[in-house]
Amino acid sequence: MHSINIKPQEIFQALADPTRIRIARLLADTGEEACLCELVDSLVEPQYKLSRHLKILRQSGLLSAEKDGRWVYHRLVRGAPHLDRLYDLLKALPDSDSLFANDLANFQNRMCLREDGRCRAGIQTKRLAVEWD
Amino acid sequence: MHSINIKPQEIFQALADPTRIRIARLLADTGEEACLCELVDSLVEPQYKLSRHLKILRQSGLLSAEKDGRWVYHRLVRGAPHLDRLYDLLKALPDSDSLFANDLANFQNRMCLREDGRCRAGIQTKRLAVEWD
DNA sequence: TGCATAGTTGCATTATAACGCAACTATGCA
DNA sequence: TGCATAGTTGCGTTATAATGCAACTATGCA
Repeated sequence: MHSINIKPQEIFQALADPTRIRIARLLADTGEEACLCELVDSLVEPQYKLSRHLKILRQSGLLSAEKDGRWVYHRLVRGAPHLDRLYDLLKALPDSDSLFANDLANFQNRMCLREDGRCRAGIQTKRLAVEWD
Repeated sequence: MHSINIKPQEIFQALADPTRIRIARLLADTGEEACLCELVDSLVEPQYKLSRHLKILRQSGLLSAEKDGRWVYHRLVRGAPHLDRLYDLLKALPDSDSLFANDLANFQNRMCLREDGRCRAGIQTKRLAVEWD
């Protein structure tokens, strides 16, 4: 287990990046789990970029991942008192310029494409870009 | 006011450093305010280093400062919902290697040197170093 | 079995942040 | 008025982290 000897700064370092906050905030606010392609469509960021940020969040102990076929579902690790307080903080963060509200709207639209609670859609953003060629 | 248009990552960036967590944690746990020399004796870190970290915490909106003669007292900014939840998180952080417990013991010893609730002692760590010459 | 697609990662580049030293300002007191 | 001390800061160095590109693996399906 790597939950012994937690360095407190690792928790804050994990969220010291705007993209990683956007990811964690979506999951904390909705209580959902999400795969990479759903996050790509919600945040409109490159796949490789989000993949790397997800890895950092996993290594910091904030996210757990479960593979299901081609898809990898990410969810917040729950149960530890300090982590639950962290998610409370994420839900209480101000959103003065409504950037998070935009992410949240995209995410909820994207989740409508699920079938039986599973992602089947793939990256929509990429397909639009192809259509524009 | 710089409280409008808060960037959430600034809060986490402010605490993405072990020294700054130690400072904020002391103030959150004790509810106290502290001047620089009291923190130097509690954390046993160079004065210039803590001064710079205090400046970063002030600029991020976590600390407010009040000057009183030669001393500058630092305290946590209270009232905002997300900040109060942040301090709850700080108080809930694990301390598996008891590093924070040590800081806290030093701090409480140092606070015993106050007269009428004011710092009058100066940096004790420095004076010990001089005696060792 | 070949292809499309979800996801990962090595590498080079660039941006950011922490650090120590030393010089600096500001204040109270003898 | 001079000195001791609380606190700040410019500068150069070093360490860390984010990014884009492109090549890579893994899986389901026709």
